[in-house]
Amino acid sequence: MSKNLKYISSLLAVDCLIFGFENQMLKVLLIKRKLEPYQNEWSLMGGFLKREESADESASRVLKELTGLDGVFMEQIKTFSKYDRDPTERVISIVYSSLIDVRKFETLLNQEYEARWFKITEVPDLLFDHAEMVIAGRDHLKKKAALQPILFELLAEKFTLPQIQQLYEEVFEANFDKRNFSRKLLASKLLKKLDEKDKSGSKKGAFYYQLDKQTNHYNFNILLNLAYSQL
Amino acid sequence: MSKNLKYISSLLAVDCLIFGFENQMLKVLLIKRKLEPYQNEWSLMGGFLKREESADESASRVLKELTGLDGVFMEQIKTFSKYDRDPTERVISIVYSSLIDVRKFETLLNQEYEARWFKITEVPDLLFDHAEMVIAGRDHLKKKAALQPILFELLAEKFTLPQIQQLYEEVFEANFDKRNFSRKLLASKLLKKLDEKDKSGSKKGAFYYQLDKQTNHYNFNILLNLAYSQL
DNA sequence: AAAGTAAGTGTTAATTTGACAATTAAAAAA
DNA sequence: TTTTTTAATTGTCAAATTAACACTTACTTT
Repeated sequence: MSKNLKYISSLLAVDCLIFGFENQMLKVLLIKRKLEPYQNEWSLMGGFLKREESADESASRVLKELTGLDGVFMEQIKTFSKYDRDPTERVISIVYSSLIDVRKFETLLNQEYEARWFKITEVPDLLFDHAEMVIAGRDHLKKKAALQPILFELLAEKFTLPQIQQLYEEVFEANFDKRNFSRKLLASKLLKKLDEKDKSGSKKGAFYYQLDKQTNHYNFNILLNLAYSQL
Repeated sequence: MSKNLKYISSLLAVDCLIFGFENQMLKVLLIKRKLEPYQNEWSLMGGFLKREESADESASRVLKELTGLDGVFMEQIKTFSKYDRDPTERVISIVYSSLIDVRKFETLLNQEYEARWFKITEVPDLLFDHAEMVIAGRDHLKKKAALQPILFELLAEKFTLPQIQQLYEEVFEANFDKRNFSRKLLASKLLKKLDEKDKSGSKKGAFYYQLDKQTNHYNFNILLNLAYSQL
């Protein structure tokens, strides 16, 4: 294929780092390989690029294949290219990170795969260099979340202040004072308070909020400082 | 090579976005292609991965080939993979960004290439998707520089406050008040004032500073706020 | 000696921060 | 009905940080 034998060609793969937030915990979705070689090893969900497919398209396809989800937030993180990362043959992998609302697909999980959510701190040994991918993705998430209000992608349409704070604490591996946290978050004008309450977490119940799509001119740097010391 | 014809293999390339700061302006180093096809088109400096080479290694090699420089700050930015991005054959390109001190290699430029510095705002039409690469790299530089004191890589060992301010203004496309800027920057404890002055820019002369390698416990988020509104 | 030029420097009012604990709403238990 | 329990909600204040603003200084050139 290549005209020049000095240079090599390679298979192109994508691997998807799928983040979710469930039971107050940041989790990643992993699959167990059913075929040899490397049967029963846990890994990120991945796949090869098809002819005429870009990596973005391929990653979306792979994500949909596993979760049934479309139009999910997804971003390219990093490309892994060590020549022997896959001992079988040369494959480079372009890693994507996606943030999904776990409730949206719980029952849609493709039954061809054995998939499971793992707490981010309890990821098992993974295939090839996939452990590095998890680290890179997590690191990227921190930085992204410090600069942009992206973590809402992990929550349901409606969420409570305690929930979103818990999520930030998980992502940044830090604890925040709830008075200061809510003050800053609400100052962003990003959230709209609803009348309804979530009673599942406490007797008093916590008011639901949702993203206020009206306000585009928000101030998000307020969260940034809060998060900075954890970057 | 691939066992499965549904999937394709591809040549692997790296392209290097080389930033420099010269005459108070942020610039990128581009090369003019000497061979057909696409003769005389400007592009990023690039090359193909060799057997057993990772993209990181390849990018370092390519950078050295052009500039003679070793051990330069370099970071993977993004991978470009549209199937027809190179009409000749399928090639994906892993783009790297490097920050160099232009003074370090002015005379070392490899004569095989016709290379030229372009002001970042005056980049000519580029080969393939290289214009997108420049945009991605610039955006990445902004975000990186807002979180870390990385722009010093673009300056000489010794630099003046007006110089570093000019650099920040170029990168963030903004103007900063010099009193506030220097106060914040110096509060980071990152700089050491030298006795010597740079007389080239003014009659009075401006004191040189250099990075103080003693202090590791700096406070850099001070610059972050300053830059935030430009991200 | 005077003029010109860019570097360097300080103050203040307004805002934001971080540290801190009492009150409230609702359900469950007594 | 009353009391208890649990988690959500809310406010204050001193300290730190910010943004806005203009004059003085050092040196060169005329």
